[in-house]
Amino acid sequence: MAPDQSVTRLTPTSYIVLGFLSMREEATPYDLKQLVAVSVGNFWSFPHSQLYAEPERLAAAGYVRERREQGGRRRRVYSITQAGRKALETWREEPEGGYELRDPALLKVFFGGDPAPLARARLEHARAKLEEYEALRTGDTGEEPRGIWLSLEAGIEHAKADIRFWSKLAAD
Amino acid sequence: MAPDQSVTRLTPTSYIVLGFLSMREEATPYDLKQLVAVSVGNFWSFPHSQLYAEPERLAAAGYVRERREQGGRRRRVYSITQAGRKALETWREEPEGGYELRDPALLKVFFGGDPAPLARARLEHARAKLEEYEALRTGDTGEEPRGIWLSLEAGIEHAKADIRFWSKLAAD
DNA sequence: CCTATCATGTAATCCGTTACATGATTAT
DNA sequence: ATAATCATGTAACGGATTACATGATAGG
Repeated sequence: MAPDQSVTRLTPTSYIVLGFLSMREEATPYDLKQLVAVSVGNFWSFPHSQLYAEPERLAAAGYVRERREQGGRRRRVYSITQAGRKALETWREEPEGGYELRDPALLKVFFGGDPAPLARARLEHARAKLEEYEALRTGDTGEEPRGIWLSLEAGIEHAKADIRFWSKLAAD
Repeated sequence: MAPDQSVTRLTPTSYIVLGFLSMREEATPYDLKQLVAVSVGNFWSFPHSQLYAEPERLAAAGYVRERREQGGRRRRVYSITQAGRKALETWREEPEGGYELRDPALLKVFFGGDPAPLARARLEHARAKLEEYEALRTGDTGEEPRGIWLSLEAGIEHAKADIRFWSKLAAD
């Protein structure tokens, strides 16, 4: 029987799962968690429980295939289907407008929070992130897909913007 | 009877409502919608229906007070309570770590989307936003609260970073 | 051998999104 | 008058978050 693709709207989370599955043969939810943590998780995060629920929904809709490990923990292992690849490609080429900067500290400043202390906490994070990103960048051997490194560049640009902004506020 | 503050965890949306209510005597959900649209909505958005549901929950928890307009449409009108102000202040002074950059176009690039066309669509938006922000900035007479203008500066810095990044990709 | 941390997963709750609906006002 | 847009709101559903739980592994 044909899988029911009408039940499930695809969300960004869906495409993150499909995206990673398109890059490898198979993956368990835990594998996905690891992948997300060191990559897109840096600018688009969600709890790991989603990585158990989401592939299940995608499987119900026919975008991924599920199998069980034999023996041991019998973990669920997912792989992308042809329909999944198709959905991913369609989404990928569709242009997008805006973006959002979800920064709780900025919200606090907006509503009257004292800038200097907020800025100091914020800067610490931002500087650490920037260092982390620049360390990652040195690992670019040109082997991995281009998009991964491009988005790293975006992260670096924004981290710098962030540091510029919060530095001004930290100065009192 | 004492309001039940245990039922309701406060989310960023809650604080946005509390924040605006703290700046004026009263507001209807529609007023809030207008306020959000021209300010925080630029970096932290959500559908207007939340601005009907959220004050209700806050009222149940005692953070805001609800009254009904007499005559006409009998709209709901909200105002912040002392407990609400307290909650807002506590939140405001608590430092925050990171932030998120929720950019669907960047996700697409990460997962192999063709950069150039995505960049072109994206740049259009980013440039328009930057202009809008800079126009807004000229309206700073020093009357409104400081935080509003500070966060506008943040928006400008990030918009510029964004333009730098996507310009590189648009160049092919 | 004990304890801490990693690995792996499930369940319940609820916020946020989507969709719908209707009155008022303005433009043509 | 009619269409279009703004103003104002409600209902349902589902994805996301929170919380909990247990088995493996490594360090001391």
